[in-house]
Amino acid sequence: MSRSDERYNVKETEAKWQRVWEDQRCFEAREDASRPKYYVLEMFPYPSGRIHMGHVRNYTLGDVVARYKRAKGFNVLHPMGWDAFGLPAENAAIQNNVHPAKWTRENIAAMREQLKSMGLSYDWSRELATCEPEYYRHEQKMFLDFLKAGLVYRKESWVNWDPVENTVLANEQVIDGRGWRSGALVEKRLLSQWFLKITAYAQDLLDSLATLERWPERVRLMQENWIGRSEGARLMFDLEGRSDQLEVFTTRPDTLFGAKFVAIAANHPLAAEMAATNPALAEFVAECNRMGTSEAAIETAEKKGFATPLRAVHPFDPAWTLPVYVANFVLMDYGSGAIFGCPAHDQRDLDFAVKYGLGYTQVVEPAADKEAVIAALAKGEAYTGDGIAINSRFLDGLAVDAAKAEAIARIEKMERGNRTINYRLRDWGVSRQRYWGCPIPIIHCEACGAVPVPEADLPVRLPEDVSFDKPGNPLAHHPTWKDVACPACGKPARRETDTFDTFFESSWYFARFTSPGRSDVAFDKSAADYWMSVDQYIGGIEHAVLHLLYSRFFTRALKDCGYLGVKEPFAGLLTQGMICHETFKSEDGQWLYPTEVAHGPDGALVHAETGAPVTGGRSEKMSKSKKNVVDPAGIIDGYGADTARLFMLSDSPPERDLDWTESGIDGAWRYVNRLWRMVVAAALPAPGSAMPELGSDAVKARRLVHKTIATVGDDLERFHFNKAVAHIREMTNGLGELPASAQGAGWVLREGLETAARLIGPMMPHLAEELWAELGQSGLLVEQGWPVAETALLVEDSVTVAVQVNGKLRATIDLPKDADNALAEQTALAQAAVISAMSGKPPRKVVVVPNRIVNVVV
RNA sequence: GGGGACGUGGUGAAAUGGUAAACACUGGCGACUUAAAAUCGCCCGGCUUCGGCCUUGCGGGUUCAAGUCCCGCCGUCCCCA
Repeated sequence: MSRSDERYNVKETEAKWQRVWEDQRCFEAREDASRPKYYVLEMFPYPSGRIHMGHVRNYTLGDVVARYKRAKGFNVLHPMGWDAFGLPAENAAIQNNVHPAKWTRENIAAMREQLKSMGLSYDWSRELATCEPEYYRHEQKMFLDFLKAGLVYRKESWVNWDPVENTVLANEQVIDGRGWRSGALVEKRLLSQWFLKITAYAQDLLDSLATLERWPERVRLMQENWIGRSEGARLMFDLEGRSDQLEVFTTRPDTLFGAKFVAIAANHPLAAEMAATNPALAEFVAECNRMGTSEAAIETAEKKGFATPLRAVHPFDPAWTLPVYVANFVLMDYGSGAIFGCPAHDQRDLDFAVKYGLGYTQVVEPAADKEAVIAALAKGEAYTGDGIAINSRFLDGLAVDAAKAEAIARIEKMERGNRTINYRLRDWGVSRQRYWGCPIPIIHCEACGAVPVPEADLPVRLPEDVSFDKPGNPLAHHPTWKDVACPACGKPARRETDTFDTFFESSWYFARFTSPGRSDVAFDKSAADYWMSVDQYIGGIEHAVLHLLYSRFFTRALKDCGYLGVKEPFAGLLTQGMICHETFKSEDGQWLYPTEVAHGPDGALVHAETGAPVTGGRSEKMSKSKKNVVDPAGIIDGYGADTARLFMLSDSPPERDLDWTESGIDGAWRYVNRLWRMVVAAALPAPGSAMPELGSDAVKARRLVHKTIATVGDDLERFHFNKAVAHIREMTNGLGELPASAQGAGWVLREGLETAARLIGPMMPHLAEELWAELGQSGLLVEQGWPVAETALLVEDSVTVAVQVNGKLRATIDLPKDADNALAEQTALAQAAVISAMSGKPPRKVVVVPNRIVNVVV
């Protein structure tokens, strides 16, 4: 049997090279000031127990970058760990009676093996899991440092409370006002919670977005919107018959003379005060509290108000008073929780004014279409555009911007308020009434209040002897854990039973990776200063706002507390698209797994077992609920990691959604085998032999090889992985066409195949390593540098130039490279097709773009 | 309602303002085979009187030249509300 009849043994080969890389510790990183560093990081996974296709894509992308940069001579850090705290572990505990710690650790072990089967170039010696005290003890210390730095405070805050589960729900766990699991009507409750002062960095987080040049524009825009800076004024309204004042925030002080009412939030202190003696108002407030806490829920709800007996005095006219409403669309958390309504120039205010018969006065007039605005107002459409102030006394005649400035100047002069900047961004509430998270290192003492746990007593360990048979937080009903002496006065006190939001752990893990072995400190400052920032971060777009914004905030806070020297955690960001798959439904409308579907004799979709007809639906994001999932384990088992990796890279650019198709994975598999066969079947000269005289076919093939080196390098630099694959395939197609009889063919084929092995190295590392060995090379391919193109071979001596007549292609001509324009023009005009297209008319103008195109204008 | 992205063959896609559809997938035809699989070769945007003509969601514009830039629509998706 000749070697070309053998089959590529994926399983054996992939396992072999994974073992070699591990034995030789190829990917362990250490600081080395003599080489440029490159830190590539993929978003670490939640240990659900099995990897899914999204992971495969994410980690393949990261691995290509890591291996490519390694070959380019960078000192690469490429670590992996586990985002190991979170609710699913508690759900598993409740459903399957397994302890969250055990469940999590077993899942990690299973997923680690799956990741290892992908052949990823991780430095596994740096692996971490955030649920281990060795990790979370450091964030307890960070919290205490933040507390000292004035970045932490405690305040009463509204939460969604599930009265059946005795627990707090996130907004997305509230569905139509009910708990997602219990179905109970969700209540709003005030709980005392810990907050991190992210708003202290709002302006810097906003301004620095401009420096993140290697972030996708849309992510920067999303963060900008999220921070939501608005310029305006805070102003004080006197209240008729009362001594206190009402603070109002507005972005439109220029429309003050169009004010028709003042509205306050349902949970404004003034509303609470009045509700105490007014049952109808109390009922209205309660109704508002039953709505979701999200802004979207509030915005889509019908605008409702409750007229109070109060009247607010217009700041510019003591004789002018306005009714005060409690309104469901005013948010206590935004601005001061009170607004004035100018119906003519704000749609929401107009809707409200129409509903309650408050009228409107136009105070801004556009330069054109005056009548149109008046007509629109009559139809209930507010005018929010630019214009000139009218009906506004001393502001009359001023443009909107000038009127704003003048109004603020007057307010400041009267000491009734001032210019101010408001952010939509709120402080980060980090308290969670959950068990499987990092304990908040605080002790509550009746005498001393909230006392930080002394640093010597860290970590505050999560007790493992907990039970999940009662609803609510197991920490809160643990018999002894929370009983502790107050560190300040020594009297009996109790521990904080809340744990941190799990975004806490993921806000600094990237820094921990720089020196994960340290137990005394979170990370070594010099190591962090060497490796940080992450040069390339890769993950899903779903983290565009929260995780990335919290990490940016955390890094700033850590910097200010002396932990490290940079303020931006991620210098480059790549957000990958989702993995989609066709959906299938049976006749009775049930979703079917792709493995349950087959093609019938006539090609129609049928159920694999019953043969019943199946309907194919559009391709959608892979999800368990629609069953359109493909398990990576099965793919890797059947086709190997390299095939799966190649497919992930070849068809679509990384930021776009990727359609998983069975035929696509087959195509990748065929290419893997084709490359392998090309190498084992080739009759080649010995490695390193001198280049013989080459015939023209061999020279052409060799040019292709070197051009491919150049373009693939360029493609990888720009993360155009699909193009890199296409260019490599083009090269191997070209090598396949080189006749064996061509002069010097064997030598060029060897150079080409060696190049192919090296270029596919980052994408299909096992196959590359195998081909490299098969080609008789000693040493590992992973230790080879990136190939360098011979520049002399990149320049062609002749070029094909297109000839257009009036912009339409009429001919192509071959010209020497960099031929002068006169020759190009002359040759172009002599073409028969060009002459006939000109139909006897003289050229009016001839545009010559050297080496590209000649355009004859007649 | 505001902001943004995108729209190219049957499909995934490619194209510094300069020869639209590279590279693949699917499909078709053929070779090898007793046969199938695998593999290899050829074809594959539309129309055509075989000269060509048309074609990048629709309509305008800028330019010698527009898939690419500008304006206006339509559609899809995302973010914010």
